[in-house]
Amino acid sequence: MYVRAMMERLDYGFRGFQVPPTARRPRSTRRRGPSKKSAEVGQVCAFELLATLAGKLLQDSESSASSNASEGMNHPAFSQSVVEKERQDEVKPLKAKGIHNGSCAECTVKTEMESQRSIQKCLEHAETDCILECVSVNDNSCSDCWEKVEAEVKSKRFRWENKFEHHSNRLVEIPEDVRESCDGVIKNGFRQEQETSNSGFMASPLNNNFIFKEPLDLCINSPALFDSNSNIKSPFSGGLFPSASFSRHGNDNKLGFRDDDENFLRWNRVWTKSKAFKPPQRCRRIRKLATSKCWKVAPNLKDCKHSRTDEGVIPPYRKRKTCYSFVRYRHGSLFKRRKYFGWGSVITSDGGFSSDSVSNSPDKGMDGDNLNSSAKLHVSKDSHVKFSIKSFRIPELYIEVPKTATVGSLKRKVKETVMAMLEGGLHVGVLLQGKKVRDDNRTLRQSGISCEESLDKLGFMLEPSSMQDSPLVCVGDPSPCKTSQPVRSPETPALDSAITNALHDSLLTNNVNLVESNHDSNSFSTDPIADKITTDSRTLVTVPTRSAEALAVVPVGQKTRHSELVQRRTRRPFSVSEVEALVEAVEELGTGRWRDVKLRAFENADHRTYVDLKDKWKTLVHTAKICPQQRRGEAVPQILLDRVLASHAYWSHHQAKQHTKHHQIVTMNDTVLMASNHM
DNA sequence: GTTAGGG
DNA sequence: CCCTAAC
Repeated sequence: MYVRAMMERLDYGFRGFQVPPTARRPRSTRRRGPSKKSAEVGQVCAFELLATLAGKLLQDSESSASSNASEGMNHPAFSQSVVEKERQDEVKPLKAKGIHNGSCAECTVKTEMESQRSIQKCLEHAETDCILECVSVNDNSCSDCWEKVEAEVKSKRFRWENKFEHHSNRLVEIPEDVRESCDGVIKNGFRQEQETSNSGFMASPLNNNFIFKEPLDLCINSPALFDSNSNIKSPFSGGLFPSASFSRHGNDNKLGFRDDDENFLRWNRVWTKSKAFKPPQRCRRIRKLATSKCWKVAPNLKDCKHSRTDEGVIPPYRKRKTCYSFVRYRHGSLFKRRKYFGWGSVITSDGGFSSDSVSNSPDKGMDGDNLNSSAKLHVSKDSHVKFSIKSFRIPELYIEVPKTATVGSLKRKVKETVMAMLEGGLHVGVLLQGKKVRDDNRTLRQSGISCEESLDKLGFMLEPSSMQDSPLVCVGDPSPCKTSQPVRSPETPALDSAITNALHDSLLTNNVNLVESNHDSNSFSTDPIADKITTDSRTLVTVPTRSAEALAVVPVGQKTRHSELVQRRTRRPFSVSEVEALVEAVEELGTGRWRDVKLRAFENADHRTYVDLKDKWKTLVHTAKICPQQRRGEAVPQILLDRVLASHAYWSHHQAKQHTKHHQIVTMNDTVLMASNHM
C-alpha cells in the first residue's frame, strides 16, 4: 500500500526556475588568479545593490485564467514590448514598468537608455532569480549623500510605496535593499507558468506594486533617473534626498544605499547558513558546462539584446542530466529547499559609463583565465565603478503532488513553496575575501572594497532573514545544523534518499527496494534533509547545491578563494536501498566500471554521479571492514556489508587475475609474435 | 569523459 | 564529497 501510494505521486525537484543565463564560471576559471584588468583602481565610494528576486508563485490554472492587466505581463513576449514602450515613454510610471517578465539576460541589457532602468528591470525579473545591480558612486558625492541621507532617513520613514504614490515616474529606478525588493515582489504575488515543454517554471510578478515596509537608507544620485526633458526632480523629492547633494556624472546612475548588517534578517527561523559565500558546487558536468562553449548557447542573450558583450552570462545549469534532473519522482516530502538561494555572478557593466571605463571583451569576461571575468570592472578616472550582480538563483525546490493533481494545484504548490522560502525576507551580505563585512558604517574604502583588487574579492550574498549571522557555523558539516533543527514537518517525511530510492526503485528495481526506500525515509527522519524546513536550513547552511546554489555571490576566481567560496554539494547519505542497488550492480559489473554501475543502477538518480558511487563503494568496503561500533550513520545491514566484502574480494581477485591473464596473454602473443618473426 | 586515489 | 592526475 505504501508503495502504491508512493507511486502515485510525482515529485518535482526544482533547482531554480528556468531561466536566464546565469552564469557561473567553470571551476578552472574560478581558480584562476585575480583579474588582470588594467582598469584604474576605482575607489568605490559606495555600492548600490539592487536586487530583485524574481520569483514566481503560482496560481491555479483556473484561477489564473481570470485575467487582469497583469495577466499579459506574464507573457514572455511582453517584456520586450514593454521595454520598447518604455523607450518611448521615459516617464512611464512605475506601474507600467514593474511588469516585465523578461529573462535575466534582459536585465543585463544596458544601453544608455536602459541603464537607468536596469534596476527596475531586475526587479521585474520574474525568473525567480534575484538580480542585483550594483553601482558604485563617487566618493565625494557619496559621503555627502550618506550624511544627508542618514539625516533624511532618520527624520522620515521611507516607504517605497509612498514614493511610488507620490512620484509616478522613475522612482522605480531607485535601488532597494534586496530583501525588501524580494519581499515586496513576493508580497505582490507572482504568477507562475509552467512550461510543459521543458518542465520549466517561470515566474513573473503579478504586478509592479512593490511595497517595502522598512525604511530605506538611500543615497541617491541618479541623474539618469530624470528625464532630460522633464523637470529635474529627485525621485525623492519628498525631501528625502535633496538633489542638490548629488553630483551628476554623465549617464551614470549613482546610487547608494546603506544596508545595516545588523538587520541581517532571518529568512526562516529554521534556516541556518554555512559556507554562505561558497558558490554552489554542482556536479562536475555542470561546472564543465560553464565553459566558453556554453556562453554561445545562451539563447536568451540574443533576444535580450545584450548591448554589452562583456557581461558575463552564465549558462543555466538546467538540463544537465547528470546533475539533478529538473523533474523528479519523489516520495514523501512536499518539497525541499536545498542550499542557499543561489549565487550570482558579480559583473560590472560599463553601460553608460565614462569612456575610460575598462571595457571587457567577451573573451576577457568569460575566458577561463580570468577569474574576475565574472566580475567585470569598469573603473573610470573619477573613481566610478559600476558593477552588477546578476541572477541569484533560487534554492532547489522539491515538490510532490499526486499524479491526479491539477496543474493548478501544482502551481499553487510551487507558489507556496517559494512563498514560504521568501516569507522571511532576504538580506544582503557583503563578503570580502569570503569574510562578511559586518560594519555597515565603514566606508568601502575602509573596508578595503575600494579598489579593483578588492572588487575581485568582493562578494554578495542573499540570505534568508532567518539565517544566523554566522555563515560558517555549519560549513562542511551539516550535522550541527541538524541537531539544531528540531523542527520537522510531519507532512514531509520523505527524504532525499527516499525519493531517490523511490525513483530508482520504481524504475529499476523491485518492491523490496520500494519497501526499503520507505524504511529509509523513516530512518532518515533525523536527517535535516528530510524535513522541509530543516532541509531548508540545512540547505542554506551546507550547500548552495547545484540548482539551488547559494545566494552567495562571489567573484569566483582565485584558487585560494576557491576553497572558501565554493559551496559543497549537499551531503546525501546513501540509503539502504541505494546501497543495495550499488552492491548489486558492483557484484555484476565489478569495480572499475563505475559509469556502467551508474547507468545500471542509478541512472535516474541524478544526484549520484559515478564518482559518488565509486566513493560510496570505497566507504562501504571500509565500513565493512571495521567493527559495527565504529560505524556511523545509518546502519547498513550486515548482509549487505558481507556482500560488499565478498564482492570486493572477488573483484579484486578477479581483476588481478584478469590483469595477470591479460599480461600472460600479451606475453604469450609476444612470444608467438617473436616466434613468427623468427619464422 | 572515466577511473583511481588521495584529501 | 572534492580534487586531480592519468588515461
